Amino acid sequence: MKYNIQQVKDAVVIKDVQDFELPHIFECGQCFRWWREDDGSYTMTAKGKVINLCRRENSLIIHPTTLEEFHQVWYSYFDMGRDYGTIKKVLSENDPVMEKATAFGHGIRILRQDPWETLISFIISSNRGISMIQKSIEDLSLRYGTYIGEYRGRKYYDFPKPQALLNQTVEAIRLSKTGYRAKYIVDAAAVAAENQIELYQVHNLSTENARKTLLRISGVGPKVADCILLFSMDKQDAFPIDTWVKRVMEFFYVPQGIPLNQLQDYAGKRFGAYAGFAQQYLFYYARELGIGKGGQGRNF
DNA sequence: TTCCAGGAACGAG
DNA sequence: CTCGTTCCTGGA
Repeated sequence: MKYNIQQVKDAVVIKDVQDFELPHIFECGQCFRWWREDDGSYTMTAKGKVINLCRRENSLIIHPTTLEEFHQVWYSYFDMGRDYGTIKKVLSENDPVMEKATAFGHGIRILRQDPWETLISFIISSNRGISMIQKSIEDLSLRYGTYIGEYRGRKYYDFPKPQALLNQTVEAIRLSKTGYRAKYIVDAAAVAAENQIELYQVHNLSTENARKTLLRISGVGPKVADCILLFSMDKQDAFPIDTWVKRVMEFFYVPQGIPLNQLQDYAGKRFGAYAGFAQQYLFYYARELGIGKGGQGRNF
C-alpha cells in the first residue's frame, strides 16, 4: 500500500488515508487500552509507547512519533500493508448484509497486538462488558506495569510482563476486579513465563493447531482462543463468536438457537479466509444497531 | 433488593 | 460428545 506520509515536528501525518476510522478501530471490541479525548482523538498505549491518533479531514495524525518509528512499529501494528477495500468488496459480493456492515464500519482495521497482552486481556474479557474489561486491564497495568509517561495529563503504564503477574497471589490479582478469572491470570502467567507454551511461536502453527494449543490454557475457551488468534497471531480466518456475533448471525444468516459449533462451521464456510474481518464488521454493526437487544434491531 | 449480561470450567448423562 | 449450572461484578 502506498501512502502520502511525512513527518511534521514530532508527528507523522498520512494524507488521504483510506479505511482508517478511529471509532471503528477502537470500538469494535479488539483492543482495550485506548482513551477517547475530548477532541475526538484517541490516545492509546502499545509497544511500550503512548501515541495519540487524530483525524483531520482526510489526514491521520500520529503523535508523538517519527517516520522511522512509524515504519518499524506502527505500520505493522495498524496493519497498514493490507488493502481493506478489496476485503470489503469481496465480502459484499452477493451478500447484502455484509454490504451494509462493511459500509457501516468501513474504517475498521484489525490491529496486530501482542500475544501475551491479548491472551490476558481476553481471559479477563470472558463474561463481562467492554468498560469493565478496560477497568481491570488499566488497574493491572497501574499496579504491575512499568510507567511509560504522561499524555494530556494522564499517566500511562505498560501492560505487565508475565513475570510481574506470576509473582502475585490470586487474592492480589482479584483486587483489579478480575473475579474468578484471577486464578486463570496467574496460571497463564506461569505458562508464559516458564515457556510451557511458546506464546510467540504459536502463530507459526496452522490456525487449527494454534487454536488447540491456546485451548490448553485455563480460562481460554473457543471464543477467547479465536480472539487471540485474530488479534495477535495473524490468523484472519478465525471467527470469534460472542453473544453479539451470535445474535447478529442468528438475525441474518442462521436459525435461532443453532449450536455454537455449527455456527462456527457456517461462518468458516461462508467467509473463509476473511472470516475474521467479517466478524469485526458484524460485531460493530450489531452493537451500533442494537441487534438482539429486546429481540430486534433498529434502523436497518 | 433482586435480576441480568457476559464465556469458560466442570460434572452429569 | 452435549447439556445445565456455577463463577464475579456492576448497572438497571
